[in-house]
Amino acid sequence: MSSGHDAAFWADDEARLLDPARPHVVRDSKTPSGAVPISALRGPVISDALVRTFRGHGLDVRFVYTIDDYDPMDSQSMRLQEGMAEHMGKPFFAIPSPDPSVASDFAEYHATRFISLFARLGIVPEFHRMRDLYRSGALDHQIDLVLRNAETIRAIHKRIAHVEHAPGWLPISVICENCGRIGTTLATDYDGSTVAYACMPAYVEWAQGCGHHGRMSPFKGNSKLLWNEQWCAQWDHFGVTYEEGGKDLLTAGGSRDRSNAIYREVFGKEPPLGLAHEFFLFGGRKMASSKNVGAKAYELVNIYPPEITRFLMLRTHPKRHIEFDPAGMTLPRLVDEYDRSADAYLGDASTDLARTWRLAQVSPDPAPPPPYRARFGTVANWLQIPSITPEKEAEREKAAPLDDAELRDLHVRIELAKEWLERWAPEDAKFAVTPSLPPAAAALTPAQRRFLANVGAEIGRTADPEVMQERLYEIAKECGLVRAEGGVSRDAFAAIYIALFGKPNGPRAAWLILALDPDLVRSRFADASRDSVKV
RNA sequence: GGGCCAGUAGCUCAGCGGUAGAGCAGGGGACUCUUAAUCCCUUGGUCGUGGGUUCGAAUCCCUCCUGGCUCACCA
Repeated sequence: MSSGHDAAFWADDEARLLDPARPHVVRDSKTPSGAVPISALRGPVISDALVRTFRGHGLDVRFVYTIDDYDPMDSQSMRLQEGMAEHMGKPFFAIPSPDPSVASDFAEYHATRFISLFARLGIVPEFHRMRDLYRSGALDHQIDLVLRNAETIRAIHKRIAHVEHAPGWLPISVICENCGRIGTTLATDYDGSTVAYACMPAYVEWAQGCGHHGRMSPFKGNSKLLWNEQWCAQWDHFGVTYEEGGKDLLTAGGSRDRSNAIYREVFGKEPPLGLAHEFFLFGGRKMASSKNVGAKAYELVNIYPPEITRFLMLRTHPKRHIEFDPAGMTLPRLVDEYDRSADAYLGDASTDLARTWRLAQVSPDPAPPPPYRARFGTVANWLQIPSITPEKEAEREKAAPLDDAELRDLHVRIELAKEWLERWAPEDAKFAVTPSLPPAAAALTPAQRRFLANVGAEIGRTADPEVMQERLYEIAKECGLVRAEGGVSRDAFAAIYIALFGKPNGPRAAWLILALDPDLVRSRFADASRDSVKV
């Protein structure tokens, strides 16, 4: 169909692994422990792209997303935060909300935020909170199964991951009736309806248990399964058939291996398929030393338009790592490449790049891209010339009025370009009039100096940039700044930019000159036109 | 110690069995109202190393080197 090769698009490869004769469930999950950094979006975006692709292949697919709000608070960074130390080891649902007006507890506060973030990115799975699953008893059957097979599971942990738990260990954490912690309890001795437990002061490094012990039912929300076993319970409960994941989990002897073995041996089922994606490294290794970056990873998701974020995550094959540094020319290049993918879509929609554009859209069934799009770098230039109205410039460039979609697109780019200029643009992408005559002006030729003197004299005679631009050409010719073929040499315009910026290029000259303070331009050009310029 | 990924033009990467590609950067030119706009042309690589398979390998297999990440506590 497409050009030449039939090297398949990665998402199609995954789709072909699934049996078209049966329904499928794709699962992903997140712990609501804090703001979502951009690097954490690779998984959800890939999962969503896969779900869309599977559906495109005609598969019957449910997309389930669990919110792991029964997990214990174990983050070291949190521990240092004021008021947080006492909550270490408690489940996230039991920790106070940072803002009670937004959500009732810590987990719900962060869950609400990432749910709306996902929605903005076009990721709209079925969300399920672990608190609902546990408290309703929906997972009680699986808890019982796990507890009855605790010895088998213990052997699997030892065999696959070389982790040896003490005899009698049970793969659950109960919530301590005394202090409410879940990360500090050790459960033993399942009798079919209750377990013995102790809330231990030194069970984990990151939290201190209260020392209480007793017996209680592990059901109806009194306990949570440990990570690997909880994973199996969810696969079983939802009938999960596909789950991709980061390579931290899918590594040999890692978490997924353990869960797979438990699922086969204890649950008697075949675990889901799923590729392992490489990591998204934010800022590379030099991140720590570059403080001028000016944006945290979790800020980027609010700054970048959703389709750019999706494109960033999807344009690289999931098995390859992405080293992303938002500084410098990264963003203009990213947007340029995004535009190329849009053009690819307008051409042959079956190419990989075109498929990527489609999957990068917020809507699963998007309208085609507007044929006219202002280039990002050009928009950034427009923004730096006060006299220019980007909408008008865009119309001029398109040579026709912009339609609604084009106008929306332009406004997105304007906002993004503003952020870029402020935070990341390299110096030579910015135009700023130097406070005094730049040293580079010393190299101006006599003809260029005459040109500047004459242009300076022209300032104030017209306010019309079109007229001024005409005059610039005439003056350049009068000063002999012409090429052998007769056209005006670029040395003429270079003289203007050198006098103002110290570099040989810049935005359209007449518009620039008229946008600046006339006195400043006059005196600057007068300075530059003098022969004896000190170096 | 285990696992994964990468090493192809200055940069970012695509190609994954059939005489080396793209974008950007660089160079040249066109546009006799324009630049960092737009358009055209163009320089540039013995595809990390050493073996092997093959009529033929950047592409498959093995070795090694370099860089990056990750697991082995918890989730």
